[in-house]
Amino acid sequence: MATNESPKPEGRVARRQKRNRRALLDAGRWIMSQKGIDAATMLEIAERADVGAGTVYNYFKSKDDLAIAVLEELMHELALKIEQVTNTFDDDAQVYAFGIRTVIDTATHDLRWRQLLHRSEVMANAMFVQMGPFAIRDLEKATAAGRFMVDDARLTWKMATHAIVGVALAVTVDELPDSVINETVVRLLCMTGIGRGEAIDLANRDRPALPTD
Amino acid sequence: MATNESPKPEGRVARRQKRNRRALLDAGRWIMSQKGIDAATMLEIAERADVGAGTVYNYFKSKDDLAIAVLEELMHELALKIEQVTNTFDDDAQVYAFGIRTVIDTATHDLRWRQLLHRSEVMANAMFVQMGPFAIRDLEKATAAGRFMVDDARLTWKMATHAIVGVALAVTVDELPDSVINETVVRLLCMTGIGRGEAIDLANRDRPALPTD
DNA sequence: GGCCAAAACTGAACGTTCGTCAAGTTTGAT
DNA sequence: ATCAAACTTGACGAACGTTCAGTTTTGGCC
Repeated sequence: MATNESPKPEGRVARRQKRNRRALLDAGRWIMSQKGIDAATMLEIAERADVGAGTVYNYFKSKDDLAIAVLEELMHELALKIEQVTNTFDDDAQVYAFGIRTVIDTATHDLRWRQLLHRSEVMANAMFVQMGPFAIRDLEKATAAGRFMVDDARLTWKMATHAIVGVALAVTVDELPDSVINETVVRLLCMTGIGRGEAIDLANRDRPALPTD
Repeated sequence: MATNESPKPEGRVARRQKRNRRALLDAGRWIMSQKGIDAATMLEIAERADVGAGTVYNYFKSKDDLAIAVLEELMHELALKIEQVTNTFDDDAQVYAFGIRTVIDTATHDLRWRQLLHRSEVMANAMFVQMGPFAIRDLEKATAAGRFMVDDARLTWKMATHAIVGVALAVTVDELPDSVINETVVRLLCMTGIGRGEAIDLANRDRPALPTD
């Protein structure tokens, strides 16, 4: 009685590949969060994932490629969590405000993010790509609703991601105090063409908590 | 008739050191501009500066230290050129606008800058440090004059530097079209709390040319 | 001018790391 | 049971940043 449950029960190879890829991403995230992207070595990551050194390159073209995948996954997870909270908001401007606030908070306070900020352009790009679909949609909706005045949402989001990473990095190395975070949110909101008064108001609204891990 | 012109005529060592440092900075700038900071090798730079490989480390602690020095010098030069033009302006807001416009233009159009953008955080930091004294002064003066509404000029400038580098990088890799530059200036001006209308007006004023090299 | 200690320079060598590859193993269809 | 294709492995090559023991240069002092 040959297999019949599902059309193609997915071979052992596919399962092992999934395991390996997962293990590599987890190992990469762990070690890169621990010592930074540059200081993490491929051998170390391979060992933690319990695969041979060469195997990594079956799954990722290069070390940078792995780093990008790790960061994009991190961003994607946070994006989903944010989406889960904000999809009940009725003010689109507030959705955007909550999003950027949460990202900055996470980047500065979550220990697992700190080391990753030192490769700013990779970090910002992962943020741009993974959160972009949400952020750009919010910027456009809020503009359509007359709350924001954004001509090019992609550009505005590009600028925001780099600014966020820059500030987060400065805060984690104690170049700027924690207290700048609120003002950062205000400034990013100002960037949307909303007035400063509105921006301050928006930045100071009560915020629901994120779902925990 | 011993030397008497100046108190200490400055020995040969000091002169050679100046030459070497200069040669290293020039070589570093040339090669890093050509192939990017990461792809430039210390040996290559040492050879172009006509010193032994080990000598570089008498002048710079590490490759990164050299890269930082190169970028900071580049920024400093541009800052002086900008200052030279804007010190005749009477609207402080316009001084700031001219400054950021010029930096973005240079970063995107000057071939010698393009490769350097890929180390965003180093670039942004050099910009922050070297142009900060001018930019922060302008932000504060314009705020005092009632043109801008900036609470923390250091923070605003920090955000601006990272945003500028991010956009410039995106433009050089053709992720964004050249045409976003004007809108970038507008958005950075919006960030100062000035209204969107004012920002657009400010961004579109006629600009004098920079002094050429 | 000759001498010498200190400072600077040199380039070969070191240690580390990324990425490759030939050889070995696993898989699943026949 | 057989076998080709696909995957894994870990030793290895190449490249690079940095170090250091040996050499040269410098400038104050007899």
